[in-house]
Amino acid sequence: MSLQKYLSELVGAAFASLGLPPEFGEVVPSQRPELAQFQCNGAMSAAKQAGRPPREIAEGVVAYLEKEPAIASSSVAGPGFINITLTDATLAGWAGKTSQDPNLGFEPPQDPRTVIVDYAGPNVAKAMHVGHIRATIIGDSIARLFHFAGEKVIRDPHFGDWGFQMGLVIAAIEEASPDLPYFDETAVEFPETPPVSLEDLQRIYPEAAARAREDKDFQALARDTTVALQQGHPGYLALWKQMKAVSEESQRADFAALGVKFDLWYGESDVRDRLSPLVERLSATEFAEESEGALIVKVEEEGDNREYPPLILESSAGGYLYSTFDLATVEMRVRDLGADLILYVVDRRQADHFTQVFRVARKTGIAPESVTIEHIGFGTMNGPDGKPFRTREGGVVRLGDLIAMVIKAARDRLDEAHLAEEYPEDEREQIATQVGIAALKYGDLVNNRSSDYVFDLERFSSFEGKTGPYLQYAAVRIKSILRRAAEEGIETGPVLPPVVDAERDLLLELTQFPEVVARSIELRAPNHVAEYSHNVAVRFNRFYDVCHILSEDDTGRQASLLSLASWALVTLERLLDLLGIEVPDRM
RNA sequence: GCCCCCGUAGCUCAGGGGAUAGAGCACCGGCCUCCGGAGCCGGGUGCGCAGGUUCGAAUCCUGCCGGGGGCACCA
Repeated sequence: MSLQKYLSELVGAAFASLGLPPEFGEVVPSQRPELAQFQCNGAMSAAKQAGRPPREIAEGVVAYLEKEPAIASSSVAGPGFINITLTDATLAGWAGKTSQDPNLGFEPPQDPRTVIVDYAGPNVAKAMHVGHIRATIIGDSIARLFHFAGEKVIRDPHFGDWGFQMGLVIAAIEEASPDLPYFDETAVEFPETPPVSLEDLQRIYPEAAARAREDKDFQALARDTTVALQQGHPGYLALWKQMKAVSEESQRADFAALGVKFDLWYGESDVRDRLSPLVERLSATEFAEESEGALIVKVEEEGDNREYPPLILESSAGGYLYSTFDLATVEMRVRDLGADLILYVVDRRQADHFTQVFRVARKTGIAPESVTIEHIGFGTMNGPDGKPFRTREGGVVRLGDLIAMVIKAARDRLDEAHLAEEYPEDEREQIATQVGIAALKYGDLVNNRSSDYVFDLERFSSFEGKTGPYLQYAAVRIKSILRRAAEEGIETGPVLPPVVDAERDLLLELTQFPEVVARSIELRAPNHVAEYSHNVAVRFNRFYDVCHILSEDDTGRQASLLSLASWALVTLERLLDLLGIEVPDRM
């Protein structure tokens, strides 16, 4: 149990003693730390229902709380705020208990769900670029949060590998090099090495996409090529596999650099065998109809205040588009994976698409009512001008290049500041990598995910202030103390009642862990964990400044301070882990 | 045109009904007899505008202004 929950139950009992619902007893950390440690605002909410003045109710609650030995003082302030301060002995007791709990006070759910987190969404034929940072980092953090919370998490990158973009690229290659065996209808064997490199694909894809917008004939050709691929054209399929392998190689490298792992390695193409049966099944229902040569499902519902375009099951060319892939994927996740909750961590601009898919999945029974499906949208990444980010040359920054840049910046920082000079070279590289990645991830996760976002390389490679490296540094200092304490034979011991403010403040901060994690999960918002981890680090750094552990004469107090530091480290490392950030042993 | 999101300090951003709205950057000043200075301490006339709901609104509702985005065969 968390301290806040314990207190809420206590104050809830006080409300109950006045004949009021205990829910009014909810306790939160005080907004006025100079007045109290905790506060309860329930008396004001209860006043109307009880038909009594809020202060009178609050007085009654306080009178009850006065008898509680855990509470040092409670009082009524303003219109009816109940301010509560605990005894130092109570705080010490909670510190001892919570610091030993592997979940740090967080209570896992009784019935774990199967949660699919669909994130990153790399496309075949394109290397990942800055636009994929958010999808990858936020999705990874959300997956970590649910995993920590005790849910069964399945992470799936959901490659974009079976749609029109494949037909575009294949058609462009066929036009440029029609003599390649892939395009020979009679060929049965194909080269083992791909005819194009990733760089070629990077060039071909945008060119072909731009051309298809202008050139209707080429567009039609690309559509027919897509259909042929989807229907199993052997040459196209062979070429497709090779292109997929080429781009996955760079995507694997990017994911590895970011420390992001997946449980599945699926894409749209992994549900290709389900597409025809699914469309066939749906076309026999009342939901599907033909419109402008395509097979569609209307998605409008009563109460809509706007029009929605229909979901296209099958294009007029006879091919499948991403809505159909997504429907088939929902079906696969529900039937084969037993999903209870599916989270799509995808750019907010695709909100309408997910509304379409979710509505159709619901009404056709693909997603039964017992399954929750949510689009976790995030804001668009813009350049400093407020427009979608581009390099000076007008291109996009590749994710791999950005990662290299932040690691280089971290390395430069080490060199310039003459830090870690005595460490072996490979460890210095390792530290630069961990610090650079931490700066990148924290710089993203600390923002509210639904806000738009200015891409600023300087922020991503900043190592001072409210940054990932600041948090790492705090953790590393604790590790250093623990290491030295161990060398000197100093051991942790029971947490004693705090003596100075810096100590008490750190302790109180650490007790907030369960509520912060719960809020982050509930809102699918890692920025709450990011904010809180900064608060913890700030509290620790103040504590560090005031409470000198290794030179403490009183051995009992020394052991207690060391326990507090150790608890702070465990908490910080857990928080950073939830953000996907590693802590070096030294830096 | 319709719909969605955003507008908070010089800048980048937190804040999902509570008291006196917070961080970081930048700027100014202080802290190395002591566990790592990527640190600590001090310095702050800001919620786009106007109404409404509420005991209480940055937060919920309405309108307006400004910015971004979406509106069937791309993902």
